[in-house]
Amino acid sequence: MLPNAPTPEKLDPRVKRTRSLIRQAFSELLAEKGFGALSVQDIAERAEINRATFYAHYPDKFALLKETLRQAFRAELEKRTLSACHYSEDNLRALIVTVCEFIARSNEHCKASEQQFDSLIENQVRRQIQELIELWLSQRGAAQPQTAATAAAWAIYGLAEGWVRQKNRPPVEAFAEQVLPLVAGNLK
Amino acid sequence: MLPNAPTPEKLDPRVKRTRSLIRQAFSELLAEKGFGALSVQDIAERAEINRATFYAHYPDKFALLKETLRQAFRAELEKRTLSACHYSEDNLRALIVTVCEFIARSNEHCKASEQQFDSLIENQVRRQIQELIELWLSQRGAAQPQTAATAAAWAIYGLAEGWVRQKNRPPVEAFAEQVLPLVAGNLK
DNA sequence: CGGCAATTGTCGGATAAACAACATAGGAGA
DNA sequence: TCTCCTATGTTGTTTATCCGACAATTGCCG
Repeated sequence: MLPNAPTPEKLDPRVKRTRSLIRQAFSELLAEKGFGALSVQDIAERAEINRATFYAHYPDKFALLKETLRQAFRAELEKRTLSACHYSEDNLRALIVTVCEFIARSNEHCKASEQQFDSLIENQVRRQIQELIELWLSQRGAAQPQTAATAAAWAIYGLAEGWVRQKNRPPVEAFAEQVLPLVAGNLK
Repeated sequence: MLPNAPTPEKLDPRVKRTRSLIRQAFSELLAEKGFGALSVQDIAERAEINRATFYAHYPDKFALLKETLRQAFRAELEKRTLSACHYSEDNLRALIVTVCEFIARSNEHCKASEQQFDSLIENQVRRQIQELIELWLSQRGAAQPQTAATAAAWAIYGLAEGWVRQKNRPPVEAFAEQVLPLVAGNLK
């Protein structure tokens, strides 16, 4: 498992409700207007909560986007059981595929590509790739897991973004297979 | 319009949420277990609210059922724009049809026919029929609207229930047409 | 019959959410 | 430029909900 915030299973039902309403409203508005055009007011109105309540849970809309992205990406990883695994070439290949599809889907899902949005998703996703690879490496007792993980994470994200930008993309699996050695070499 | 509780349009969003959750949980449980087998505990758990909160809104599950039935029947009336109309034979016929279908649908919708449930639905529905007919009669300036309305309401409900009990029911419209004179005679 | 488990209403105290108000900042248009 | 309008964070107060507990009731099983 990824290092998890020790979520207390028994949470006040009021905060569960509020968070759920906020997330729901946020994802709706994200699809409708895009991230830049959407205000905290909008979220509060749509979720039918008080605006002050929003600030009791998130410092601003950027923090909400961060959390949303983290959770979505983590869910994607866990769906493919990547977070519990040790390092292997197969897992690395699967990770690359996951990142490619996640970025592609985020770009469809959100309205238009926006500066704020793009840099934020980059940071969050790259950070998580790095955490995962660090975990893999430290499980093997590798020396200097941080530097190797940093390089690999940046490389993977950059490659994935490049793939997404292409006009006529090759199939994800083929692309992943192609770039695999570029990343795997430094992790051996 | 029927005499309406002057619902303040701006209601605390918390109570809107809570009531909505309670109603939702209640109707689910009603369909699953029936009214008799369902406890306040069940409702609170399903709705994910505290049991004490339920009692802040309803004295017991019977009150909740009453409100639910009133609202459902009123909605049915308003859908057919019966509540805003004056008296006429057409409206009376439509009222009879409405009652028949409402009782029939309630019996399907709820699990098994139960004593508590049946007497409660009878009371609530009959009371509303009576209110509506009283309104019709008083709008025409009729003398003694209460006694005539009482008789008509009981008659309509009894006839409708009889129709529902039949093994091979005739079409509702035919039945309504048939019994119409039994009721209309006293309202002229 | 007697316990035993579950449900019921109700209470007091703790806490999240609502609400109204405020100062601030930024954008649109005269 | 100035004005108007809207969004932003933040605060203090009030209110609805949560939570744990309690005695009383009910129904069921041995």
